[in-house]
Amino acid sequence: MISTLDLSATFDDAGYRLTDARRSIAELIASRRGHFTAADLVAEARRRRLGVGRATIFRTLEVLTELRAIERLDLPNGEHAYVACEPAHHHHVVCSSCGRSRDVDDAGWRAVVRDIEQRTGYRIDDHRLELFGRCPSCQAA
Amino acid sequence: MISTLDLSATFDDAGYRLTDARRSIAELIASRRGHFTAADLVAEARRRRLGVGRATIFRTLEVLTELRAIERLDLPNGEHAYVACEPAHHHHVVCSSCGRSRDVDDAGWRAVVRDIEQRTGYRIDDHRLELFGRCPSCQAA
DNA sequence: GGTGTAACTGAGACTCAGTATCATTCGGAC
DNA sequence: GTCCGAATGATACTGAGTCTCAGTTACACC
Repeated sequence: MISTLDLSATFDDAGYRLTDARRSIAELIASRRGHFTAADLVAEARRRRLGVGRATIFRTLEVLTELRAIERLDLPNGEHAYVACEPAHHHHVVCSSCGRSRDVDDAGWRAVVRDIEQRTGYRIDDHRLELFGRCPSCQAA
Repeated sequence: MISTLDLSATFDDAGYRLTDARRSIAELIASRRGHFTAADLVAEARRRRLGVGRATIFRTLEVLTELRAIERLDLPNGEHAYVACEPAHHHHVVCSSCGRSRDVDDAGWRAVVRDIEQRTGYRIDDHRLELFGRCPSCQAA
């Protein structure tokens, strides 16, 4: 679980200013389990009367994505969502009923990419991989 | 390469009406190599003065996606694009410089999914996998 | 070859995510 | 404290995609 402090430190470490708005947004993100959309944060910020503007939320999500403190997902319905995560390269399994997500490293997966490169002759330099399913506790319920 | 006739037949086979608008759109799609966006088709339809409305293009893309005659991609820049393809389950390698794409079957990949299921306990029932790179001819150029 | 009807259509209004602009504020180096 | 560029909120804008609705048309049935 990523904390408000981790996220705040992310700004500082990267030479970005640590502002009230950014602290508030870090807190909103840290208090989420599972993925969230920009619209979620906007609504939540308004509900809590944090006085953080819509544009600022978009800008901050952009910065955090760039710093790899969060990652952007494309949900099957076409919506864009974000998840807080560790900066190493990995993928996410997202629970389609509770929205919680888990990181998965890319062991095994790299071999598949190499195989595809060999079979197609393409040089693959980027990919998007997202997995959707039901987490253990939702299966039990 | 998918033909106008194949696409038109897709409507017929599925019990959808074969209209002028749909034939025109099928032709636009068949004449594309590589991926295309809804906006591309709208612009092309207008250029060729086909008299096909914007809403109809969106609706038709939706129907074709549902019938699996085309597939929707999320490009790395967040744009939505489509590629014509065979209806079997598979994935795409998209060339980031010319846009052309190739189908890749999911051999090898299924094993990785099973492995992830075992390690995480999630039951995976959907995924999104897109590969981006450079095709052999763009590498040569 | 009619005809009836539900599927389909284009036009245009609408929604909503995301971006751009700009005057104002503020963090933090000095 | 002072200063300055980075960051901010408000607001206007853009552009993808959806909705509505009156008019049109494919096609099953005669």
